[in-house]
Amino acid sequence: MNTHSRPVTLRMIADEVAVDTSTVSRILNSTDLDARRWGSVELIAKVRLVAAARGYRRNPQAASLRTRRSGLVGVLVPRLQDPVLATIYEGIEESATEQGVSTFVTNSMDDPETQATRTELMLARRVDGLIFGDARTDSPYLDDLAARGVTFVLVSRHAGNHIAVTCDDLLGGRLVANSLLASGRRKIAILSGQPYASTAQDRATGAIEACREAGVHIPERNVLAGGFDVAGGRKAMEELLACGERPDAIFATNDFAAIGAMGVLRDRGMRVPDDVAVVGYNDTPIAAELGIPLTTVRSPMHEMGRLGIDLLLRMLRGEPVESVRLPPELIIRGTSS
Amino acid sequence: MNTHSRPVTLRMIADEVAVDTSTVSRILNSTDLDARRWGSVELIAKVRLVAAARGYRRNPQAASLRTRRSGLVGVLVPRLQDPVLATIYEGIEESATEQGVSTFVTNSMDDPETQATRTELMLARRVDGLIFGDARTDSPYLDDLAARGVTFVLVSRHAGNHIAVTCDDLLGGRLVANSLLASGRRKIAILSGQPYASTAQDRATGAIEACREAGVHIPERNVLAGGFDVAGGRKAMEELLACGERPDAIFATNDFAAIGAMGVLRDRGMRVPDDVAVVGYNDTPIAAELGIPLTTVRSPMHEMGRLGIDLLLRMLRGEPVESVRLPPELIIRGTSS
DNA sequence: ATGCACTGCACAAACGTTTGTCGCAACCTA
DNA sequence: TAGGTTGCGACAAACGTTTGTGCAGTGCAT
Repeated sequence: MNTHSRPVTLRMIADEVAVDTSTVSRILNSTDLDARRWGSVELIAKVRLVAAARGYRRNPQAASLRTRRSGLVGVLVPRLQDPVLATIYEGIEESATEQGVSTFVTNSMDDPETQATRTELMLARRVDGLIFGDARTDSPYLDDLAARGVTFVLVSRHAGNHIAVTCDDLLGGRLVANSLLASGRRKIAILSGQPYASTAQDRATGAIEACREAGVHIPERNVLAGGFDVAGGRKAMEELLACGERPDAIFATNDFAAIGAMGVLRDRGMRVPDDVAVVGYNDTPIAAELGIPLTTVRSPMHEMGRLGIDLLLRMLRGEPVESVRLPPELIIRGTSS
Repeated sequence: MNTHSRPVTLRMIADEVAVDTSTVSRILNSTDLDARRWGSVELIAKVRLVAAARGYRRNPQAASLRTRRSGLVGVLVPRLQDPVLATIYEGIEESATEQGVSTFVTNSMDDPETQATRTELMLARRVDGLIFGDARTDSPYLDDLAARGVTFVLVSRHAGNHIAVTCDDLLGGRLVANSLLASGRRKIAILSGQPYASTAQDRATGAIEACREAGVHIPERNVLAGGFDVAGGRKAMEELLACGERPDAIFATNDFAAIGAMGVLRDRGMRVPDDVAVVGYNDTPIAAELGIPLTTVRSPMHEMGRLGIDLLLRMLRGEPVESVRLPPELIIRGTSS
């Protein structure tokens, strides 16, 4: 009950049981059965008892100094404020704590320089490995990192042939296009997000391919780059309309971009879905609750996070791993009926 | 360029400069001027040079083993998926990295038991202090923690008289109520969120007080508890309508609850804002982009995060600190015109 | 000439773990 | 009975820092 008593150490409990700290360490670090190699049954019981009674918690920094493993992993995301990445991170953090490792997360703002400095900061913290949710297809940074022997996995986006956990965005795009085509839409425009993000590009590419296979051509000028947020969708949509285009369907590769686009459509008096259908991506919780519920593609964000950290930990254990691609699911709602 | 060379240590650079590690440590840990106490000008320059050339990064776990300070702070939030908390955390993390400390964040799901176990996990990681974004007014847990000598600050919500950084939610509630009253609304209902969250309660209380001062009574049955998300707002709204109430204004103490409520209103054919005005809270980025732009109260989330960690670090340095209450700002938009 | 304060560094002891190695019984096998 | 194995545990050396103390040499005043 002492307000500022120093933490209990191995030494204290070793003294109390009258054995060496090494013995206590071994006993506390192995399972009941395995511990029999290191002490008699009574000793094991007594050590465990005293440790629990004194409230022993091993000092992680002392341990990692010795073991050269920190039990820490760094996570980089473009922006945690983005609910998509926040959800992925929740999955990462959840599985990480279950497995006894801790995670640092930080924003890179999708800026290559920030990404590099933040990564170095993580490495300076002696993380065992990294998870990138902000991989760029246009940067060799990850290749350099791999060459340096740093262990990492990618989530959400893929790049190069680094280990990655992604949603099958190519398929997601195809699902959207096929659905729009089936409902008679022909003049499809795509708000495709950042050009360096594989998510955006794959979704757009999938849609374009599906259209082409159905004999529908999507002209270049109808594929707009923009951000993955409301403002980005708004901007891209304005740009599109400014060119004089009058599409009958909008595929935004992100729910928030879709919301931004719908804001512009409302301002211009264009009705959804009568004049123009709108489809998003990710099935964010609000998608279903909008004035007109949003048609979207559900991607397994939470699971991607869990799988990401699981893969990383397996790599750190030296096990062989392979990239994972999870299936998307089209959810048809009011904006494309 | 060695793929797996071991990190550079003090020892290595000490050997190269032919001085003791202690000297190197002192030089590297002080500013140029201050370092003069520990070595000649030439030595300081040489040490700095070699350290930079070899890419020396101090080992944080070795340092904290010695100093008994980890440079780590733990952050607990109800749910990171909630953009409000995500934004607050961004503020925390931003200022923390600027000041050279690292943060762990984890979800408590607003569950007292999870909150306690996660806190213990953080303490086992030897964090120097904690930030709680999930304080409950109905739990003595934080008092116990304070009694144990743990350093922490609260953000977003306050509880007891622990140091906290909050928005003036009482005032925020009053602003909303006065605005609704000014536009002629009289039958005001409040979706007040979790009863144990000071944010929800203060916002509701502020509104109720302002109404009473204006001679308008809000009956108990028009104040509904619910979650801070879309589903919670939807549920509370359905509950309200099920009681036969027909309010002409809804004050949801959270933007997402407001969106959920508007979903229900739409289903019932009630028009916003003609039949019923809707006001949210927090001014989330989507608020401005909804089918009908949402009237809301802007709360300084990012700044609350920054101030929270700043206060904590000051406390850890032994400086005296006081709670901070930041002003809200009413943003009137389409849902209450 | 003696004392004293600086300057500029070295020495060494921690901090709390983990882990390779060794010792010493008792027990089995031949 | 000799030699080998097994069970139970101690010893000690790290891991990379930080920090209290010591100690020469120099300059200055006494």
